[in-house]
Amino acid sequence: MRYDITSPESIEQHAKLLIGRTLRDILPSDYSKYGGKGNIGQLIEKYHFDYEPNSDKEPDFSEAGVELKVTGYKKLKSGNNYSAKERLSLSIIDFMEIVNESFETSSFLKKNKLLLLIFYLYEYGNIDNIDFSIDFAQLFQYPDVDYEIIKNDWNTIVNKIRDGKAHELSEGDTMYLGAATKGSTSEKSKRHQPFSDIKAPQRAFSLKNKYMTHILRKYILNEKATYESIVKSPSDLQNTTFEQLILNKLKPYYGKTKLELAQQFDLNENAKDITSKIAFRILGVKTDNASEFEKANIVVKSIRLEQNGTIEQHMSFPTFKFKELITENWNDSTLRTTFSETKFLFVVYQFDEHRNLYLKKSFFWNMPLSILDSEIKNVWIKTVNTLKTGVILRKSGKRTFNNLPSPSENFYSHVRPHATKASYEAYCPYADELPDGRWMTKQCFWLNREYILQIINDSK
DNA sequence: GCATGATCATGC
DNA sequence: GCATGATCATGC
Repeated sequence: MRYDITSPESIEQHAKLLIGRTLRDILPSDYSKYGGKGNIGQLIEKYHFDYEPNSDKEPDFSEAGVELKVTGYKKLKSGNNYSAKERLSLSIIDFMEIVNESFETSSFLKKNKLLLLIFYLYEYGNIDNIDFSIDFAQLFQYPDVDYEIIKNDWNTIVNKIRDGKAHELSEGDTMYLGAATKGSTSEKSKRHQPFSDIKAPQRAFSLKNKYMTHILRKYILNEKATYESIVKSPSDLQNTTFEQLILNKLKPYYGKTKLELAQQFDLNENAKDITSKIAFRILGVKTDNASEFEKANIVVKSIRLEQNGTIEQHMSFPTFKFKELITENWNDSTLRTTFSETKFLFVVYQFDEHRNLYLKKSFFWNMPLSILDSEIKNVWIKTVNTLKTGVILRKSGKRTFNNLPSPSENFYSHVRPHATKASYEAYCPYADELPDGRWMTKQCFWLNREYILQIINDSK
């Protein structure tokens, strides 16, 4: 052996010999029998470490307790920033066994406690994955506050399985450690779970995409943190979860008006994102987002209730490009990814009799997969089909009506214009080109106010 | 009066 | 200059 299999540092040093090379450089000419997606790690184990790949419950380098992970990062289209290419898949969740485990002695922790991360630069286009440049190799252990959050995540996932809800697991349930679908989602590859007769899709623990981007930027590229952290010490999470900690910090401010809160935190009441600014100041963070929210893909959304308890406005999401939307598949569509991987912190304000907005309540929410993969999917499919067959535009006075899914035909979601100005002019920045060459005001998916209201009323 | 198309205004 | 959270207002 050219390295000491009992020493993490020696294994790391040996991995660093890969930096600046490609996989092709180290492969013999008959490598092709190992070709295919996801096998870069196995190839590195076999040809660089002279180690026969295994799928044990033990870490890859069991004597050193090191799990080898090879993963991609990519350059973002805008600017000089890099992000993780995808989530990092760790071990498969054994629904039947895991309900008897506890985190500290879990098979997950045993295998994935100490990671050796090897990053290659993913490039778009028709490039063979053995030709990507291997740029970094580094040992990684979860920092102490992150460890507490990952422990919480593990417990959230396992408790859901204990409740007989393995089939309802969603990445949006947790912060850094997710239960990602793994392999085919077809009916026949579904698995049994211990406390329900419903079969559930196979899932694997994974470090979520945003958390991997954080690891890349902070520990690999050594970039300075953009946002302050809410949790300063792991002991803050000793007897509570992150979510509970956040809600407990917000609670004392319920009943205060937006104006009072803006003044208390010395903020301009008319600032565009005043409600989210107020929330972060309450949480003790002076930046416009919190490190934990960025890492966990938690988004603050404010809702205003009228005095009578109704909501006047629907909730908007980013605009989509017509010609891009029709090329997507539902399962990896932008819309599905948004709702399956984002957790929302809803901050609810309500008007009182003097038309003052006061803070009423706050809670975390992520969309249940059962709704995402039925109702929201239907709206998405109808949108795609309407775009493909040709949107029907009907001009009436100053307005142009269309036949995309409207709020009245689905309880949960609809499609509506969202731009600075309405425009049906070619190349106008407020318009987007339809598949048939016409142009139409930019549109986005909205969540219906009635659904939002139901979520609020169902929340604790 | 409501449904849904249109627009405002801040901030990057 | 545009995206986006917030809000307005026309047409049925």
